[in-house]
Amino acid sequence: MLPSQNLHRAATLADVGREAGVSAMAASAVLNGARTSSRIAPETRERILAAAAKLRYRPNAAARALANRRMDTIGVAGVFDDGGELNQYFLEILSGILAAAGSREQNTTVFTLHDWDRDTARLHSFCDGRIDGLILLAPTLSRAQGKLLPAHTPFVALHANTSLPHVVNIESDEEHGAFLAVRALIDGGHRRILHFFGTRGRLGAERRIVGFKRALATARVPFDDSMLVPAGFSTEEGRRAMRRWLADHAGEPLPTGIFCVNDGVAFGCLEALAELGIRVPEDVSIVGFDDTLGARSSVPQLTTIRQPLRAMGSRAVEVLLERVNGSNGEMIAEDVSSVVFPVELIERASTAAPPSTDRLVPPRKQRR
Amino acid sequence: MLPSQNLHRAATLADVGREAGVSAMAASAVLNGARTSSRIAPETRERILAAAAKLRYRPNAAARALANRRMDTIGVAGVFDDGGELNQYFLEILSGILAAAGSREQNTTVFTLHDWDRDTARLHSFCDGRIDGLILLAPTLSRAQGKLLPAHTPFVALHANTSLPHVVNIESDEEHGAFLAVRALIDGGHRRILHFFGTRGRLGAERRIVGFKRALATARVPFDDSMLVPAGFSTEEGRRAMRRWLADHAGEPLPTGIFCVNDGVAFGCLEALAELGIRVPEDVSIVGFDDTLGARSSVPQLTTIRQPLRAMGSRAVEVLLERVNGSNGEMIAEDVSSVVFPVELIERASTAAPPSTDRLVPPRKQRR
DNA sequence: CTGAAAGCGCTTACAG
DNA sequence: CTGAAAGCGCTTACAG
Repeated sequence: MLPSQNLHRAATLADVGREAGVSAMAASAVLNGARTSSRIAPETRERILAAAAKLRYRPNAAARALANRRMDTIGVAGVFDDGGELNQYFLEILSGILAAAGSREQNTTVFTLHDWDRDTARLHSFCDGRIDGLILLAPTLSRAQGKLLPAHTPFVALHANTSLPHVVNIESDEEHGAFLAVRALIDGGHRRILHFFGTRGRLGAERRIVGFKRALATARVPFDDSMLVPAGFSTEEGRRAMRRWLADHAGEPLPTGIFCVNDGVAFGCLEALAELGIRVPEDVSIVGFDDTLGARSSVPQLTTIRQPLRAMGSRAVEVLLERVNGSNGEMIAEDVSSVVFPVELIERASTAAPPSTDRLVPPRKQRR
Repeated sequence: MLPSQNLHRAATLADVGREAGVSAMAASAVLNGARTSSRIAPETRERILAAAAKLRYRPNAAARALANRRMDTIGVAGVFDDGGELNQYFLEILSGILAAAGSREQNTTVFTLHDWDRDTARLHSFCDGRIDGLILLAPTLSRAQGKLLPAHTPFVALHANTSLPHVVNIESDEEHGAFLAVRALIDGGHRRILHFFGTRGRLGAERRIVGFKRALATARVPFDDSMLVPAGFSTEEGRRAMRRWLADHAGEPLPTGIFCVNDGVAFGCLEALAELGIRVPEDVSIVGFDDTLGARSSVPQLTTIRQPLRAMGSRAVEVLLERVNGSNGEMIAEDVSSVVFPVELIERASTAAPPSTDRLVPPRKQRR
């Protein structure tokens, strides 16, 4: 049995000063001050350092934050626990945020929301001096709710669903991404193409639908509503949507290509197709969107549209810190511009030329 | 153009008190105090609440932390950015941590390490009053390094590689998990079984090797070293290990079953097998370990050993908070016991009975 | 080069 | 029921 880790209180600057025979202020200058440390005589400095080491001095971040009016911590708020693949998206952005924050010696605290609409109150409670600024991850707040955001906290949004007053939004060119995905299918010889789309009303879902239609129109491939299949954003929803479509179209020709609203839905499609023994890409080509980690480890590896999620996360930190540092009284416009990142087509093994003859939907489930 | 969000300083309790015509202390009792709030007259209370709303008062967490000697924040330190699948493992535990911390009104801040050995100094710098306690995620610190951990911060470890002084370790019964995995293969009729093992010297890897051997011994299946194939912990390493094994054994019989050290390695095996047209589970059965999210979305879905990662994360928070709350001077033993969670076999589509006739390793890559 | 003072915004005893 | 005082541990002017 050793004494409790917390039996004695932690050493303070005053303790260190006493031990070294100097004031707490001198200890502060040596141990925590950046520019003022030169003003301490070298031998005093040594004594202070030795005393700090002996007492295992650790600065108290709360006290420092209070004196500096600065926590050196940014917050990230998002719907983290949405079952499955949103996690992937979240994780990649989060790792970009963590990297950028870390390299600028900022900490990151993560706030989990269950629902943007219901948790606005909690959102307020995060902005209470423990963070210097907050990154909103894919918020679906209305503009009215945006106006109610706490006034003294700088915000940056990533993939915001609506433009929020005073909040810079960081996004990617999703419509162009959808266009690239569908054009790649068309260039590969595909004509019978489906789009498994996301949750209606969500900006990302709508933009991909627009890009899908534009690619068809540009190539003069006729569009009709039956090419639009409702899915959602999760693997589970993708799987169900594909199964349903197959059940509804037994005996009819398969599409030769499917553009999915995101990688998660694409994975669900892969599974549902595999259940019926339909081969990808020999029978059907599949394209996803996001280039999450899983896209490289699915079988077959997924052709997808890469959004630079990590870079977007890093950028969010940079923009936020600019605002935190520069917010000493200058004006911030209500309608700030967004930052739009480019997207890129990543061709992997889930796409190929369409089959030379029509493939029909198998009548019913075969054994696996 | 509207004024900057930070033009005016945020309202303090003194401001609220002034506005309501009472002291800051009264405002504190109403707005932040839990037990003392009854001591304020109802009408005073109303006035204070109204003033706080008008001024959009938000408590300053740093000041409160300083006064309370408590941040209401726990830290999580781990190697986050290890390329790929460790992220999955990390993410699931993290979501358990976030959920448990959130329900107890504790915040979570995430610290990323690149390497446990080199970043011990950074580890110290985290323990500086911004967190009340720290969860170490899969630390590979030596016991000597463990002794150097900051003395005034309570710690809990998850899957620690060695037992750290004063640190409760939360782990799962990995050896038994390995035993279950291999016994399931044996019970299914498999005899020619390989184990793709993890990084040598890592406790988790060693325990799985022990479980593998014990299952063979129990069933009187002879063991020899050629059944042990070095892989690692990542999908990339699993893919390379499988490819290498196949290249080295062209024309020889395939194993009928492979037990992989984790899901990531199993995914790599699936890919490398698919490249040669070897079917899972018809030709080879594959078992993973962890039951990460991807195990349900791989093709085929992966049979694996489930570790209750989320529950383990939640438990880590509970144990840590007990120590944070109870650390007012009682003793904590140097050698604390570990918490061991049970594991469970999850049978999915990557395992089946062995083929009736030997399958040989195809001589060379076929076209996909 | 070094120290005494005041203050960051909150809370906890202690008086009234 | 309410307020004046002291303190949490640090930092930033200001004197010497």
